[in-house]
Order: sequence, then structure tokens, then C-alpha cells
Amino acid sequence: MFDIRLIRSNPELVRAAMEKRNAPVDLDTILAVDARRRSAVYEMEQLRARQNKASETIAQRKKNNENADDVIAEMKQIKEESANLDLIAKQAEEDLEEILLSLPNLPDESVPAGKNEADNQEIRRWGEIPSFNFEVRDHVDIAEKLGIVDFSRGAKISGARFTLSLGYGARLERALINFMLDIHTQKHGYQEALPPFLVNTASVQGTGQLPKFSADLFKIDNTDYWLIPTAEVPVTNIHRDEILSLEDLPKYYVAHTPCFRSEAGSYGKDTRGMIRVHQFNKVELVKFTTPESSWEELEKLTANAEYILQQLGLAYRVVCLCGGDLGFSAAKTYDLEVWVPAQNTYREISSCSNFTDFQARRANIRFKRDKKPEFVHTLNGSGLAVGRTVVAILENYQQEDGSVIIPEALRPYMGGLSVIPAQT
RNA sequence: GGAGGGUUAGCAUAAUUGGUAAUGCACCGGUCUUGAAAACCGGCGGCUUCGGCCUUGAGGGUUCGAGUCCCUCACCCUCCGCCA
Repeated sequence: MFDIRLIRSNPELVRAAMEKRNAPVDLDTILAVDARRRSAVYEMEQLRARQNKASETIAQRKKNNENADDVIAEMKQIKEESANLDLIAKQAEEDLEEILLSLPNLPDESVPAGKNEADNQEIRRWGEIPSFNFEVRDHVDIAEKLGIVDFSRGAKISGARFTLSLGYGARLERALINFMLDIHTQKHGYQEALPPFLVNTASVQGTGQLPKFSADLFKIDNTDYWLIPTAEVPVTNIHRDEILSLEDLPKYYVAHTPCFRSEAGSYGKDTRGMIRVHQFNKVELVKFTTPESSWEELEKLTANAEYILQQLGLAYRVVCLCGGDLGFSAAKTYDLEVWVPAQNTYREISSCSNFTDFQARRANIRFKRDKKPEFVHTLNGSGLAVGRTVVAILENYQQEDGSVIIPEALRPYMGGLSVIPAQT
């Protein structure tokens, strides 16, 4: 949520920031709505003040057993006047709120300018891209041959963009989930959370998916429940409408949940395989921090996600999203992109963002260190997207005979298995 | 699903027939003190055009006036029923 006072006091800064995002806004209209709202509210308050005075008089007279009919008559008249004013003021407030809720976060100064994905800035690379002396297969071929993912039955049970993992495929997902959770809880100091997968409208608005992006979400009919598109939603909302104490910060949570996405508008994109599906597993990292420490915490969070890829021996690069590619709520985002051999390119496997006080303002998450409560900063990042990690492992560790080597760090979680054997 | 009880500031607790939210703890500032504690004084939810306005789970209604009465909804607790 945007702070209207920032727009009032520094419209040029806001204008420049939104241009960087490639999402120019009509600040004059906003300021006009704000002015309208302020004068309407002021007018209404003046009338209220009269009302309160008269009301006091009535109470006083009644106490003294005096007649108050004249004042009551006056009050009735004021009431009629105020009904209309009240409506105007409320409408103006709603108008402004609607606009403010639809404004994206301000990008940080360090975010590179740019229109889209092509303008993102590569920060660093890690690991060696594997070379194969045979024709590489994509994860769909590999998985089907191994009998560990059944795409057609996934489609039969539910529809397109749903997968059914079986045997070692299901085991591999479970192993990855446990592996990631163990590292983040034991090595990186995150508290494990297992949140609800259905959340109410207030929660989805708190993290910024609503009201603008309802089309990306699944909604349960006849209820106020939405399927979570990421654990970010329930976990960030753990502290909605709360005031934390300074000693509570920073707070680290890690959660594994399935994620549900409608993928509206992605027709024709990644239609094959498990890169883009309606339901996938993800281990998510969420942080609540003080404003002054959030940038440092973003670097640490990103490093925590990278550590998983390093342990798995998967080559990746870190990319800083440019203004035009930045998500609605984020002030800055690093994407981790893992090497996908069959596509001969890097693909997103984690997205680590600092939301500054944007979500905290919407969800009313504060902390107290002096007199006044202040908004916390929230951050989150995938640590990692499990389905895409499976894709990366299958493709990067494939062997000519169709078998797939299990990365060493993962073997304890696979009952000691070192290779998913080829089917004969 | 049924019956009953509840939701007031960071926390905890008040508020005759409807008369305009009181108090304690915690916290912050001050006085006092070598320093601290205690005591005392002030502050202690949001907004403000500094006149004020708003705030008792949410939204409506009745009324000149609602924490209080009525309706709808959410959540919590207890019991009954059903259930993995």
C-alpha cells in the first residue's frame, strides 16, 4: 500500500520511480482525489463538531430535568445535512483507497532501469555447466522413461498442467522438501511453519496479490477462501495486525506448501512438462525485519537459497530484475536461475525480494522500539521451487542410459540411493 | 449441524433506566538521586486544515444520542451431535 503522504510531499520522486517501473501513474488525478477527500472529510468533521456540541447540551439539560426539544429539533436537521456529506466523504475515501491499493511498490535506487526480462542484470554465476557426449533429453522424456512422473494421468485426474509423481519421482520431491527444510532450520536459523493452504481475502490483499491479480489465483466457490499461490501469503500474514517488539526482529520463517496458480494468460508458454503447472511444491523463506536491516537481510536470504543449489551441485546465475520486470509488491528482486540443459538456458528457480514496508502497510504489521509503532520490512524468497529443482536434477544429472544420478547431499534423504536406475 | 458464553488501547480489567469510554500493569519523558529503585508529575490508538474528528471484532439498523437495544457476518471458548 502506498503512503499518500509521500505522494503529497514528493510527487516527483514517485513519478520517477513509477516510470522506472514502466508503470507510469497519473499523479495529478490521485492528488485531485486526495484533495477532494480531504475537503469532504474536513467539512463533515465541522458538522460533526456541531453535532457533538448539541448532543452534549441535550445530555446536560436532561440531567437537570430541563426541556431540550429545541436542541433535539436542531439535531434532527443537522442529521439530514450530514447524511449527504457523509456519503460524499466515504465515497472519496473509497476512491482514494482503491487507487492506492492498485499502485505498485517503489523500486529501490539500485534496481536497473529496463523494460522487460531482457534488461535484467546478471550479478554472478556459480557452478559449471555440464557437457554431455550424447543427445540430452528433456525432463519429460527422462521422467517418463524412468516411470517417475506420469503426465497423461495427471491430465486425466485433473487437467492440463497437473502432474502425477510416482515411485522415485514422489520420493525425490519428498527428499528435496526435507533436505531444504533441514538446511534452512538447522543451518540458517529459520523457524519451520506449516500454514493453511486456503486463506481469506484480507490475507491475499495484505501481500499484494489482491485486488489487482485475482485472475492469477484459484478461488473456492461460495466461500471467502483462496488457494495460496505461494507460502508467502499465509506466512507473511502470520503477523498481520500485530505489533512486534524490537527484540522479536528479525524473524525468519521457512515453510513448505503446495502452490496453486491459475496461469491465466500463459497459454502456449511452457506447455510441456513440469516447469509451469497449476500445482507445485515450494519451500519458502520469509523474513520480518527492521527497516534499516532489510537490504542486508535480502543479501543473506538470497545466499540461503543459493546454498541449496550449491549443495545440489546445480549451476545457476543470479539476476537482478530491472524496473519493468519487477513484481507488484517488490522494491528489489534477485532471481536465481538454474541451468536447464535441454533448453540450453537458465530458468528461474527462486525469486528473492525485499518488499520494504509495502506489505507491512497493507497488512498492518508493525514493531515498537520507541513511542510510535513503525512498519516492519518484509522479505521472501523461494528456497527453492521443488518441482523445478526436480527438473534441474533430472536434466543435469542424466546419463546416457537414461538413469539419473542423485546429488550426494540428497542421498541420505533417498535412503542412500545414488542413482535412479534406468527401466529396462 | 445444534445450544450457550465471549471479542473494549501492547496486555489485563470496568462502565444503573441508552447521555458520549474509566482504571491497573507495561512502556516513554520529567522531577528527585552520585546512580538506580520507590514516590510524584506528564504522556501512553489513528487522522488533522491544530478548530477538531474518529476509535469498544466487522457491517448495517433504531435513536437527538449506542460499548449498552435490534439484525447480519467473522473469530474465540464450553457442551452436544457427526467425523480423519
